[in-house]
Amino acid sequence: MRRISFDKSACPIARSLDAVGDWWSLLIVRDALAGVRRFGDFQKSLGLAKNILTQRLRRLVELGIMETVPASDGSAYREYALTPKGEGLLTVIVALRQWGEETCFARGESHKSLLEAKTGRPVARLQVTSQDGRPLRAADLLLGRLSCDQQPQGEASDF
Amino acid sequence: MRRISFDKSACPIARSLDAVGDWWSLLIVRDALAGVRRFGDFQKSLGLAKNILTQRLRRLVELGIMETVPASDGSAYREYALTPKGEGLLTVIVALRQWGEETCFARGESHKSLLEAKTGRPVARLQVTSQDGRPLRAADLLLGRLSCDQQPQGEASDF
DNA sequence: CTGCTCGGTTGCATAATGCAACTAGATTTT
DNA sequence: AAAATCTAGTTGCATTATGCAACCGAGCAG
Repeated sequence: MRRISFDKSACPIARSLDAVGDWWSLLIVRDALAGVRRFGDFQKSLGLAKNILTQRLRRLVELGIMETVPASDGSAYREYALTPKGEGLLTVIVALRQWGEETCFARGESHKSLLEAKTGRPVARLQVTSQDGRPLRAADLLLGRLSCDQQPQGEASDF
Repeated sequence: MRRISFDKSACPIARSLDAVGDWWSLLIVRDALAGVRRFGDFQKSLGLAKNILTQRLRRLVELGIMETVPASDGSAYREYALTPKGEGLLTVIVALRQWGEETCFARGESHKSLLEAKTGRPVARLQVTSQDGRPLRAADLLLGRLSCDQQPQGEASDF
């Protein structure tokens, strides 16, 4: 239980985690990216309690990550759809998936991969790079304000 | 509180979240990537209770994300360092940071950015692409097994 | 209009979290 | 070398989030 909230933290990572860093939110977003839209489908897919799902969906809507849309099959029920803000989490989801594929499966244990639908070829590995494409490691980074032409400032990286 | 664990789920995202999807683990990894190594420094930086920090560090060590190393300044204390597996989370951290920078700050509210230390230039935006570099959106993806030359199979994307 | 599904809400038990006080061993101070 | 202090925890207790099951009203299907 977090009593403290990071939504006012100066760190964008902390703010992100404050929004979607709980047990279920990112899995809901994952399902939503995969096309799930109905309350009952989220519940069946995730196996979480309905009251928790209600809370999470409400919060995701409050934060502008999802929105309720009137219908889609003509019925009077509502559906939950990702906003552009929510779709922006695709990168996070893919990063988590690639890390999980590489480190959370035993040898011989198989899993599905993300493929481009059109070609059937796997998606490229995400990588942190400089703007001209050189791969970067944590030690190559530092935090700073991008103000007009000055030296890289900022003490030891702080992310 | 999660009773159920995802560490046996078929979904790599769920497995990743099972490992580092709680409130504090990714923030610990963030600090570790930024060079924090001592128990007390994590505690001061994050402001979390010491018993929780103990649990989290122990878990990260169990999972092979961090390891305890004997010293570094010659003292008899232990330090916590990321393993290669833990360093692999850099992509996830950067993805979260970029999303947070773009969506979790009000207009006019400033924040630091990730810069390449050597040049002071900002890091490239992470993006999901095909292997030849075309940017992909969620709708362009599907899940499947990369078995010998067959059609893109797999029903509606499932991530 | 009757029954069933969908999308919740409510109440209660339980597990995770946070806080404060305490402690053993290492380090520093005197 | 003692005393004081710092480090890295541990323990107990209060609080809060979570999970479960039962319930319920609005849609919808027959």
